[in-house]
Amino acid sequence: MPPIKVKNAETVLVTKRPDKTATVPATKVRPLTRIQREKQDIILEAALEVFSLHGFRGATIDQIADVAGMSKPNLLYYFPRKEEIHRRLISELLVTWLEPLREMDADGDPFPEIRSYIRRKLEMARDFPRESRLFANEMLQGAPRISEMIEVDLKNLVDEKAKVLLGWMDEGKLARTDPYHLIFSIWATTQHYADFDVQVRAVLGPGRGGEGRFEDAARYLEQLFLHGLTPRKVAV
Amino acid sequence: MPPIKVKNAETVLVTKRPDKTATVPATKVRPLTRIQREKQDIILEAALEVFSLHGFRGATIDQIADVAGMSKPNLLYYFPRKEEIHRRLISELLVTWLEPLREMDADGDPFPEIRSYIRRKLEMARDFPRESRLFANEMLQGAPRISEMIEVDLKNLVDEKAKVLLGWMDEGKLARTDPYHLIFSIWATTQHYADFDVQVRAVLGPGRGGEGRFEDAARYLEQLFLHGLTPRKVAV
DNA sequence: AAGAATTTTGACCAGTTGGAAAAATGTTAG
DNA sequence: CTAACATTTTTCCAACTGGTCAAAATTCTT
Repeated sequence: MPPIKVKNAETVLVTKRPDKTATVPATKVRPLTRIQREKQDIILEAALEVFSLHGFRGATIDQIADVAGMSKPNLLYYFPRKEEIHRRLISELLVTWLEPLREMDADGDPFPEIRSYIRRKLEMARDFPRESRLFANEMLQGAPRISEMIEVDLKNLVDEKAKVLLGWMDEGKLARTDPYHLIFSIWATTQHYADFDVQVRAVLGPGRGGEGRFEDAARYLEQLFLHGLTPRKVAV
Repeated sequence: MPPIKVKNAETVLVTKRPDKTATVPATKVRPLTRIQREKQDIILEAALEVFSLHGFRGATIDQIADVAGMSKPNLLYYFPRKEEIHRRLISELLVTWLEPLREMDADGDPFPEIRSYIRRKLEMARDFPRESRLFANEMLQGAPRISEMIEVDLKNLVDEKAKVLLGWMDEGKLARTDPYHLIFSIWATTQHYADFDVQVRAVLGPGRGGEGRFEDAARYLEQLFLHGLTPRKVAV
């Protein structure tokens, strides 16, 4: 048997060798070097920028390499396939993305909980719009690369939180309504400010389209989810 | 002066000659032939399918031609550039897309009007999901090809309808709140069912993810926009 | 300081992409 | 029926795409 040729690039990528049988024993996985950690971060950051703007198919490795400030082959040394970068990005994203929902506490009271959930989602739309768009892009395309994640992890989490909401409804602390669509409406209204940012800015115009729009949105959404649009005090 | 060579392909496309000065006098625009009308429709339908799934950059002329059941050069005979197809699609879309908002009547009462606006938007999400996704794709990418449309046509319409909402608020018929964000929230919640369809289905699961989801959504949204989530009757 | 390992580069490749040109085929008004 | 026009097919191309590979340059370890 010839000596096994081990190029480091192959040990770096834990997820390498998509179909061929692994020639490198699993134990051989070296810890990442400093440069590897740094460069991977730079690449992921650049990829986020490009993928979130053009979607998977529309993004090119050249563009990503360009934004990352390195040559294409150099980039491919760290992530041997385009899909690898995307996969990493999405799976890291999904964890942090669902964090706010995870924090919704069954032992708390519904309105503080829901209110702070909305706030946090809105903050994420403001601070991480590219992540939101990356996710939206994937959804628009039918989530071909993450169907399993949403069918299992996401579904389980939502099922769990729907039960929490139902519990509150049973206690009479929350209007009886569909908990799933309730969650959808929070997602939709908050992520809208990241995904449709251009539209929001354009419609609000230069005057009201500044950073204040997130505060306005927070105030409005609080009112909507708490009381709806029925007038409470009658005008004098 | 040599005789002006007029290939029909050039008269068909009214929007041809992007930069060069027009060599064909405007009067020379022939009416479309039967075949031209038919084939253009087929192409636009196919393009909608492909663009809405992959975005502008991710879609290829080959794919569109394939779905349309014709060869690429044949397709290019009708729309000499990829962008041309996209432009047509988007501008036709925007008109019908905003129709429901246009119908919101200042002389009506707010709740029937808003209620039926939500219903109509939800029906569009159900019946024309590809159109919704095409639009969403364009927004995600920063609306590079339609910035003018949203900054002028869309903005004007929303400004007008925001005034209508403000009028209702002044009359005490509607809770005083931000009319722009109110409109955004209707867009977001309804279009969500088209744009994030995969997610919605996955989360609802096979049982509740069927066509009934739109009725459930309508009921939920009605409740949300009318009364919010505050419980009205206290549980016995 | 030297040898080993890692990182970067440049040249290259096969497949795809948007599109052009011209020849071949269809359609239709007179 | 036929000339003029409309449509379709065939062939082709240059630029771009994801990705490979060996060699050169750099960094790390001792």
